Amino acid sequence: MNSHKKIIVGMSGGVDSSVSAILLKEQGYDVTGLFMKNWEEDDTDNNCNSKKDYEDASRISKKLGIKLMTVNFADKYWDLVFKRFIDELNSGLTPNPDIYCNTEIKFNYFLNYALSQKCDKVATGHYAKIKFNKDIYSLNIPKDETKDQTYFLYMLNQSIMKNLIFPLEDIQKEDVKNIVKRFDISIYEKKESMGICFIGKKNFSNFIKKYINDNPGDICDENGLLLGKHNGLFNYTLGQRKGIKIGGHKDYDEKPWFVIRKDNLKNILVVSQNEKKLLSSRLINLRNTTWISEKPKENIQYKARFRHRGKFIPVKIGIKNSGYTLNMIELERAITPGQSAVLYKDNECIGGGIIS
RNA sequence: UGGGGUGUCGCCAAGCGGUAAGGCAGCGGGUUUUGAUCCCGUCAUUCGGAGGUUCGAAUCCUUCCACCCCAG
Repeated sequence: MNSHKKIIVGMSGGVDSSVSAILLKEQGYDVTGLFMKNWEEDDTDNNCNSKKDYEDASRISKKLGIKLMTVNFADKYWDLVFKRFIDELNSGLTPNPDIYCNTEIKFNYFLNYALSQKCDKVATGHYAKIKFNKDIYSLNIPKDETKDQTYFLYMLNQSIMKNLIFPLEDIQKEDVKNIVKRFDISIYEKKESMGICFIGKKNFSNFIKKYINDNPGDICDENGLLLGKHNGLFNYTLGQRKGIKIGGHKDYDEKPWFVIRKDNLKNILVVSQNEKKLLSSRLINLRNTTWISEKPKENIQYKARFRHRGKFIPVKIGIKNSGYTLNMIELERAITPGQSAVLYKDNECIGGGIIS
């Protein structure tokens, strides 16, 4: 019954998109895979990630008996995602490149390319649930809340969602594993997830060194006492503990140090052993806000997340002519400029913006 | 130069004659489509060097070395 419907599924070579393809196939759709390459590997890289991913996607597609197409958006990725990532790092922010990738590439160029191949719908392996009610599409937390990826999808809108399917919306992680077993799609190193796509498992600092010059400065405590040296504020994010390389000090507690502030003007990394200093309820200004169906209203309590799978914090929206603000009703740890704040009403993700 | 003090893992730091705590950092792994957070594991056959006393020393003695402080 679905056989006349053509669906293109974005295949990454990973478990989730593979299972998505399987499910669609089992539901009788005419399924075609589409592999996207968005990063040209450096010649010096010994582990060629995207090549391996393609091999996985290719092998799995064969096993499923579906066609696999390929697109290359590496140039667009470089301009719209990577450059911006570097720029924001240089200005002291903590960008989330995966958000840009979704906004600029996956749900823009990639989606449109897929649609141009004359398909009815485009599917991805995201864990999120699309509901359609009274002519409105809504984005919701999926059945498996532990895998919820709505945080990365807040930039979706009606015209995008009308073309989308998330086959994993009602699937438990366990079921995915069972399906993988049943189909015997041995996925190398079971790469369920990875870091930033272009960095992969590589060390962040070593990777970024190729694109940003070191800019050494001091590491100080809240009182300005010198504790160490850093190689550039771009290596750090608020709340970070690892990589500060401060050991024990006389007259200080035997506790770890956390980044509590980045002083971009003086190029100073401010650290503290008092983690409570990271808790904040400050008024948050949002930029680049997008809303999935309708704009949020003032004086209604929403829930907000400030990091992927972060705690839901009750907030109220403020609307100014310059944009939206969030009034925190509870404290949250390490709210970081450059990251996204994503808003929810019950289980529905209504949109969000970037913290400035 | 005289007097005093200190030297234990990369950093802090227990130990005070009975066979090297702990924390931080680091490293490895788990969790995670953002560098994080969090969780788990690992990390000094050796106590500044050389001798000596002792069944046995990081712990006592001698001496050398280094650093610190006070005198000058």
